[in-house]
Amino acid sequence: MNPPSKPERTRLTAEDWEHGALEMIAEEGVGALAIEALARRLNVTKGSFYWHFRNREALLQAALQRWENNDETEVLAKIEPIADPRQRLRAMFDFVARELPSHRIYAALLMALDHPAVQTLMARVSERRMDFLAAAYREAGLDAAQAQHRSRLTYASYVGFMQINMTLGLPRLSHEEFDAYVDHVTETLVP
Amino acid sequence: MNPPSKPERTRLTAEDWEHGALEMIAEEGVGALAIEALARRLNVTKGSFYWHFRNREALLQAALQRWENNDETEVLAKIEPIADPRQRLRAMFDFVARELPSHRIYAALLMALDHPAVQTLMARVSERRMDFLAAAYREAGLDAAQAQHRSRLTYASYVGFMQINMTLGLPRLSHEEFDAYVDHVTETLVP
DNA sequence: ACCTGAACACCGTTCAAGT
DNA sequence: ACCTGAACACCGTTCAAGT
Repeated sequence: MNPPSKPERTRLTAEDWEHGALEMIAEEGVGALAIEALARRLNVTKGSFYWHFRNREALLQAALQRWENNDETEVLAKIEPIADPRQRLRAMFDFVARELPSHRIYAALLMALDHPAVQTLMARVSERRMDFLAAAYREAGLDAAQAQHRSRLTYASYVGFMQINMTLGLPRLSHEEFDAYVDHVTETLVP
Repeated sequence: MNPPSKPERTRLTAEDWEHGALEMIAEEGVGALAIEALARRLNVTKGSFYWHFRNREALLQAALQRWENNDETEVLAKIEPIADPRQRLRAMFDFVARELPSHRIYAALLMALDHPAVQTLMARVSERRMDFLAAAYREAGLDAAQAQHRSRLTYASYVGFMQINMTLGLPRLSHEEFDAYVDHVTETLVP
């Protein structure tokens, strides 16, 4: 939908602002999303922002909604059809290591859970991911209660690993260490 | 003569500001720590803040340092001497369920990892907790590499569980569900 | 339909002046 | 040694006026 226009065009749509917001979030986190800085980036004055959105919160929500609809469902579409839970768990962890924009946003959102709008979104995302993990564990032979617990543990270990791995100052895993760790997780968690 | 109806004393120390900061963080999160609001709470003007601290960042760091020195080491002192790793893991998870101020701060910090000062602190905290988990797993018979992986997985599941459990909109576990979950985690992770 | 530019409120920060 | 009160900068928000 991007018209082949000059980079310094000054006529924008709400979608342009949302894309810009997601870029800022991916690069510098949710806290760095500022209307004035974003307006500078888009070569307009901050006043024009308010023709498109009621306020900063509305932009954040619209941007997060766009991310959930596009990137997030795209990721799920890739992982969900994997029938074997061992392969599925590995696919989830593998995604963490990749530097795709979608994961940078996911990581940024995990670090900004003190924003109510982020919490609401992440509640949906977490529930969805745990649900299909639980389904996989049932296919793999666990009963309903065990599958529920195991999916919670799996998703928690996934979220927690991202937190640990993305915390500055903590040594990041090498490629070999990461593979060995994922092997260990798979052997420990997958029946 | 003393004016009798003045509500609180108006002579403060740096420590008073740090305690007030930790209260605000526990109640409303790191993002809600504002000098003006805190000054109102302490019945002084915001100008006086700058006699005690260079800026907001310095207050945040001093408050976090105080938390690490007091509450955090206190928690560790309770958990660290538990020899049996099964009991130790359970103790860690049990702490999550309690509503002590220290845990509210720990949870608030987990939700504000986009602040560099918080990241630096949490890197230390994570490393310390993983180190003594790894020691416990070695005592329990795992080799060094396995103990390292297992401690990472254990701490990740602990951090991730807090995240999931504290996300608004997600159904919180009942007391029975929590116990059953901790049983499941213990059986799955502890050799 | 979208943008500018001036205005205002809020909060972090500075500083001279108070006790 | 600690605080006040006025000032300024920055950013979110509003709005009348521009194209």
